[in-house]
Amino acid sequence: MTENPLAGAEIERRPATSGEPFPRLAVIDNDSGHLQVLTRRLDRLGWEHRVLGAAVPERDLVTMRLGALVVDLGILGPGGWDYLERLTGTLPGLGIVVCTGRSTVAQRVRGLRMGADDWVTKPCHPEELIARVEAVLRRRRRTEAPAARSPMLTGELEVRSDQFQAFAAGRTCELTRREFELLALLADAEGRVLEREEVYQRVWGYAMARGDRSVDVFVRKLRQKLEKASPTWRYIHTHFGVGYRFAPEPAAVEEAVPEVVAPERAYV
Amino acid sequence: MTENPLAGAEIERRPATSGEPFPRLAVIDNDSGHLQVLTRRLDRLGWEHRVLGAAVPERDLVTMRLGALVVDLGILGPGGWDYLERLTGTLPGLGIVVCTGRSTVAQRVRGLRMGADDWVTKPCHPEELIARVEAVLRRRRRTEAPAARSPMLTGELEVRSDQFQAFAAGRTCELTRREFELLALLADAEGRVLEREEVYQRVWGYAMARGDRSVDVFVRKLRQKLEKASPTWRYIHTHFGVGYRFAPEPAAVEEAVPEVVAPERAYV
DNA sequence: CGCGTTGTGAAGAACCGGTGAACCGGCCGT
DNA sequence: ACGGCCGGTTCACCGGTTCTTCACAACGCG
Repeated sequence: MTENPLAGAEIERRPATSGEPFPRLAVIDNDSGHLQVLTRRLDRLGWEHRVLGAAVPERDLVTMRLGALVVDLGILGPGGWDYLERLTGTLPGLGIVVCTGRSTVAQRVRGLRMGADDWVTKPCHPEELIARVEAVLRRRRRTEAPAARSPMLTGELEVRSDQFQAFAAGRTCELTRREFELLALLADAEGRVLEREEVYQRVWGYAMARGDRSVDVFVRKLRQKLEKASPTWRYIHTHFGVGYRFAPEPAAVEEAVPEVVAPERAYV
Repeated sequence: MTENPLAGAEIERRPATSGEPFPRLAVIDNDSGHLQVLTRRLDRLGWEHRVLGAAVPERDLVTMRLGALVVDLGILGPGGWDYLERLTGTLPGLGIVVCTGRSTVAQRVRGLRMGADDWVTKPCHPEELIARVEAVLRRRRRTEAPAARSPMLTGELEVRSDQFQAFAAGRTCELTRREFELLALLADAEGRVLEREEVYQRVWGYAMARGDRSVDVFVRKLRQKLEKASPTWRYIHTHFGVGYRFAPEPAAVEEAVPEVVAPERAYV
C-alpha cells in the first residue's frame, strides 16, 4: 500500500455547499439491487431524486427541473441512442451520466460524443457514481448560474443580493458589506432566532471569541440604518440570552400623551 | 453482437465545432507508449497539445491558456493530491482528466471530489480518453459561450465584440484586449455588482491571488480612457468592499457654487 | 436589589481603493 | 544582438472607510 503513489486517499465528506439547494437527480434504470443501494446513499446525502423505470419523454423531464440524469442505456434497447441524442439536443443544460453494463470503447465514445457527460460501467460503486454526477454538476454550475439569487421582499424592505444592498421604498440603506451580509443572513432565516455564535460563524467565517461584541454592534448599526430608511417598521428583534430574530413588524404607533403610556418594551 | 442493445455504435468524426479554435491540451505523463499513440491521435485531429514530463507549477500552466489537462497522478508520487488540489483551486476553469493506472474507488472518489472532471483508468483507448476530454470541454463551453453578441449601445458608449473595441461618438477608446474584456464583462452585467474575484476569474481565467490589485488597476485605466472618450458620462461605479458595477450615468455637472451641493458619495 | 446581558458612543486599528511609477517579458524594427 | 515600445504586473503611498474594541449606561431576570 505504501508503495502506491496514490496512497492516502480516503473518502471525504463534501463540504456543505452552503445555501445551495441539493441537486435534483433522476435515474432511469431497473436493476433493483443497484437502485436500492444507490437511492439509500442519495437519501442519506439529502439529494432530491427520482427513479424512472423507463425512458421518459423529454417534455416530462423538463418539468422535473433536473440537474442531472443517470441512465442505463442497456434497458432502453436499440432506441436508447436516439433517446440520448434527443436528450442532449433538447436539454443541453442537463448533466447526463450513462451507467450501463459491459460496453465497447466504440460505444462509449459514441455516447460521449453524442453529448453524454460521463459513462460509467456497471457494476460500479454508488459512491463513485455520485462523485461523477457531482463532477458533472460542478462543472456545469461553475460558469452557468452565478445570478439565480432573486431579490427578497419583506416588510417594506427589499434585500438585493445582486447589489449587496437593501432598499426601502426604492431608497438605498447604504449598508456596508458586513452589514448587508448580516442582514441577508437574518432575513434568510426569517422568523427563526439565530444565536450570536451561529451568526458570527456564518458571517465572519470563523468561530466567535468569547466576549466578542461585534454581532451586537453590527445589529445596532443595522437597526439604525433600517430605521432611517423605513421608520415605521421594526425588523430585528432581540431574544435575551439567546440571539436575534428577523421579522418585519409595523412599529407601535407612539401615543400623543407619552407620559401615560407604559414604557414600551424596547424589543420583543 | 446483435443481442447487445447498444448495437449500432460506431466512432463518429467530431462535428466541427464551427469557428471554434481547436482545444488546447496538456498531458502530464511519462508512459512513452501511451503518449505516442495519444499524441499521434491528437495531431491527426489538429488539437494543439503539449506533453509535460512532470508536474508543472500552476503559474506556468496559466500562461499556456489550456482548455484541459490530462494528468497521470501516479507519476507525481504522493504530492499528486496536493498538486491536484492546487490546480482545481487556482484554475477552476481548467478541465482536468486524471488518467492513471490501477486505483481504488476511494481514490477515484477523492480525485473527483477534489475537482477532477473525469478519471480514466489505464490502459485506455486514446479515442475514449479524447472523447472524455471533449465531453469535459463541451460541458465547460456550453454555458460559457457568449459568442456572437451583437454590439451593445449603452449611454454614449458602443461596445463592439466583433472589434474588441469600444467607441464613443464614433471615436475609438483605444482599449487594449484586457481592458476591453473587462469592459465587456462589466457592461454585460449592467446594473449588477460584480465582485473582484468573479471579475478576475472570468477575465483572467484563473483564481485571483490574495492581494492582487490587477482589477483595480485595469478599472482605473478603463475609467481614464472612457472619460477621455465620453467625458459627460460615468460608467463604472465602485462598491466599497465588494467590487464594481457598470451603469451609464450622466456625470454630475459641477455647480458654480460647490458649497451648496451635497458631496457625492464616491460610489453608488 | 444585584448580576449578567444588551444598547450605545467613541477612538484607534485595520482595511480598502485610487493613484503614480517602477518593473518585467514579449515583440518589433534596426 | 540590441534597444525601444507596449501591454501587463507589482509595489508603495495616501486618504478615506470600515471594523474592532472598550467603557459605560440601560435593561432583563431571578
